[in-house]
Amino acid sequence: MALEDELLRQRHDRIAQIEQLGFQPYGHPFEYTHTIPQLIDEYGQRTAEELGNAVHVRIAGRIQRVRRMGKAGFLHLLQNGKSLQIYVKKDAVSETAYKLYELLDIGDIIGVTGYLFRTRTGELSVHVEDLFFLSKILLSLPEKWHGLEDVETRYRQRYLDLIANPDVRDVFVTRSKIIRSLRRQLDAHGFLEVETPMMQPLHGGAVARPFVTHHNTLDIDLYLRIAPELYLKRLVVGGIERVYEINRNFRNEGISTRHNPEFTMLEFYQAYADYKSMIALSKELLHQTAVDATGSSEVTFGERQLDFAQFRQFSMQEAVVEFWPGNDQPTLDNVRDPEWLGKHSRERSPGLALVDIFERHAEGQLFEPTIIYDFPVEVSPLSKNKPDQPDFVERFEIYAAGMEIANAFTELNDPQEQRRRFEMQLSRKAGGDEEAHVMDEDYIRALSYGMPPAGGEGIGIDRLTMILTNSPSIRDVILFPLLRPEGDIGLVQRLQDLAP
RNA sequence: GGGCGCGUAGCUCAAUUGGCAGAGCAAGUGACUCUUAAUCACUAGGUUGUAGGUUCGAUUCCUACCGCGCUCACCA
Repeated sequence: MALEDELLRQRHDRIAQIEQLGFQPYGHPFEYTHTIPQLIDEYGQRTAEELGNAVHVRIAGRIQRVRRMGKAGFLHLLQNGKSLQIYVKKDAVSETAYKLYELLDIGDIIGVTGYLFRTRTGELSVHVEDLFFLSKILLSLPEKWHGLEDVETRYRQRYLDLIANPDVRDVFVTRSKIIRSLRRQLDAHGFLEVETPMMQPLHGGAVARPFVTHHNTLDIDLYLRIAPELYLKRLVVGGIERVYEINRNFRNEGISTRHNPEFTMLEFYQAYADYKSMIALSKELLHQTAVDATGSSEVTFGERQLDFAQFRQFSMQEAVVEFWPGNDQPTLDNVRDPEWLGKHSRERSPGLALVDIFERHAEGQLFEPTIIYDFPVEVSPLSKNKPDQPDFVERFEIYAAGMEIANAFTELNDPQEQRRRFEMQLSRKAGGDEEAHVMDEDYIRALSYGMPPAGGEGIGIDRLTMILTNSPSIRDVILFPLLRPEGDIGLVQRLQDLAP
């Protein structure tokens, strides 16, 4: 018999033994006086004299480590990312409780009552007076001091990662703080949180390939949204002047350390504002979020530091000059010259060429938080033109740690111009650009009722979380990143073989 | 999709030019009533990702496939 089957059988057999002792193998509610983190907070600094064997507690957790010595033993219980030692002594518990103790496996979930004390080496511990069985482990946990290293298993079985690698929990705690901070700040600024469709008859608001699904009753294809933008702006038309949504977007593109097919985006819109208002608001939001999530505006990413209290700022043209990698550094006049642009990029138009050159040469170097503003109109079908430079729009992106983390603009609210932009996109689609924007006549209709001038912005929550948790891959900040299905696991058959 | 790399016991890792697949943890048995990587003794545990090929002999070399990672492309 394979070892794993042997282990499974041993543990499965213990279920009957646990039942014979009068316990349920998959128990019942268990009221505790403290969680383990609470208990450590409250009593972690108390001396043995202060505890005086008089503090009685009732706690629960998963058995993390076991050291048995004859008629006594020490176990560590893990709960909410913290562990606490308990001491079980034959003399100190009932015969039944001691028999239960002898049956325990690493990974079982138990409850205990007892009093707090300090061991000879000074570790805060619970001197157990009674034991309760709450849930049986059948499979083996990862090894105790290397933890779980195999990245595939870490992503597929995140629960094991969370049990074996305490730092992983902290990443997701920080992620939650980031989202909470952004919500709190936007709420304080009078923004209303809403939910708009994830399944859309037209995919708009961004340039990306969509996922397609089908609704049977209506017999129509629907797209998983690539962005909520056009719905949120319909709400601005409807008078919800400050509106935001934090939710998933879906893009049917490549997967990488910076891309997951579903990712979380904050989008917010503010009426009577423009991209300059959005720059000011972004700086404030990101600074405060970094402080709320990490305690400081300065964070370490990889080997380097970045500070969300300080943003550099360049137009896209300036950035190409500033971050040019070679010796033949261009001048600002070069970057404005269609001929020079054409020489340095194979893109069709000067605007597309500028973006291409920027992305190839400058983007990856933007490590400190940096605002890049004034984008070519060709890549910005929903942004308002610059009044003095109609080939450019009032748009900016924020880069940090070499990644784009935000995209914002003055919203285009002229329905005629929006119609022309969509038509421009349609001609690109006809030219073979699969990702070009589609015509959304219903959105044109909404704009035709009049949308107040507005600024809007999207912030990529996953990437922001990467930076604020010093995570090199987006998969480290998404609990269950998309992987290929792994196929037959074989456990169902093995459990069937064990069943009575 | 392209390129590079990885896949050995439940977990973490070894295995010399191609020559008997090993260790620690986890598990079982025994000893041990303040240990904390507990300790000590003994025991068990493997279709080396899958399928082929080369060879007297393959974890090792070759091919294809599966899965994962990095990277390029795409993209945020």
